[in-house]
Amino acid sequence: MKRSRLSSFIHHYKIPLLYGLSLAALLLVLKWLEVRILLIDHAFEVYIGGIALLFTALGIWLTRKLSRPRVETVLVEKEVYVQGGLPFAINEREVDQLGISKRELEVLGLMAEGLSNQEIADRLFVSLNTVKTHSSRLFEKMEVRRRTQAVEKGKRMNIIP
Amino acid sequence: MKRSRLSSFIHHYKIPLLYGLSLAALLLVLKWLEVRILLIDHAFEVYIGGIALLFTALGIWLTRKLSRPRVETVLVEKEVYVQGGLPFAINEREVDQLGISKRELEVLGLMAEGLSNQEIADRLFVSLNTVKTHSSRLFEKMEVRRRTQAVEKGKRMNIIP
DNA sequence: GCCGGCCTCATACTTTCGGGTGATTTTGGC
DNA sequence: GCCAAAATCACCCGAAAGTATGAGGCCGGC
Repeated sequence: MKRSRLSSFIHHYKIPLLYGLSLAALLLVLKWLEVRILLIDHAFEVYIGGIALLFTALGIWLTRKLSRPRVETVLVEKEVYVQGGLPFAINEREVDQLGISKRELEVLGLMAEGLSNQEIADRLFVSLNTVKTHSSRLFEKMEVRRRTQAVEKGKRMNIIP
Repeated sequence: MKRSRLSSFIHHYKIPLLYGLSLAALLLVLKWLEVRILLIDHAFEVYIGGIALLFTALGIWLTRKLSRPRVETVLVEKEVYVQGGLPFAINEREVDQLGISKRELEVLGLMAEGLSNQEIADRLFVSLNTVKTHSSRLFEKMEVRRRTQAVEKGKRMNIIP
């Protein structure tokens, strides 16, 4: 029981533990080396350089070890052939799953045509600020940071032609 | 002449150079601190610890900056409605009728993926200014004034997927 | 060799975007 | 009628995009 708790503890915290142990070990080695470092006084910089390299390596190793691989979802497009050019049906499910409003969708559509915010504002008879607000919310909901990304994503999700 | 060679050199080796400079700077600081370290004798371990942390951080930073993120690919099937099944062939006629160069086309492609100029620069290993120049020329040749328009027009002309 | 096109980069400047905050008005449903 | 969501607008600020101009390096054709 205790063993399993312990091992589980070790398993969960092995990286920090390892790191701590490395530090401790290093300090021991330091203590031992202290004498000859003081003797060979000039070797100090080299020694520090060593430490630096060592820990840079450790940092690199840690990062590679810890960073979880980014999960990338690849859409395998299973093609469904259509005869008549079905005029494009928006994927309504996606739209209201993301909570995208009618106006926002409209703005996205005009964005996809390459219009600037000002032009969109003129087209919709609203102010530039309004368009900005809509696009901001849109980006937030679509989890993108630029209009180009929004357009790209929108097309892939079939919410714009 | 000399300037540009030098700056290109710097640009290509900026990471190693930065690293080297950091090391050099650190050593200077060390030299300066040496006295008080010897005085406050016991602070030595703390000091080493600091170095260790510093360079661990540096290692982490380096890794994140340099290493391509590992990706774990998840395949998701998705139905896509298509009319013709041809896999896309770029319309070369249009491209060189407009006088669009290889590099410019490359930039356009990355734009279409929603990348920012900076991201494109990183991807192509060139400077931000270069990407701006390319995109400017591209817009001129395509007779558009914004990247969104370029992408839209590019897709309609079949010069990008 | 030299010219032109392409690629590269820089500097300086203007415009457009996008984030954040706050506020008022419409509107649709209960 | 009331409430919540949507739509409208404003202001500020920083970041990104785009314009203009100049310049050096590289390569292929003449």
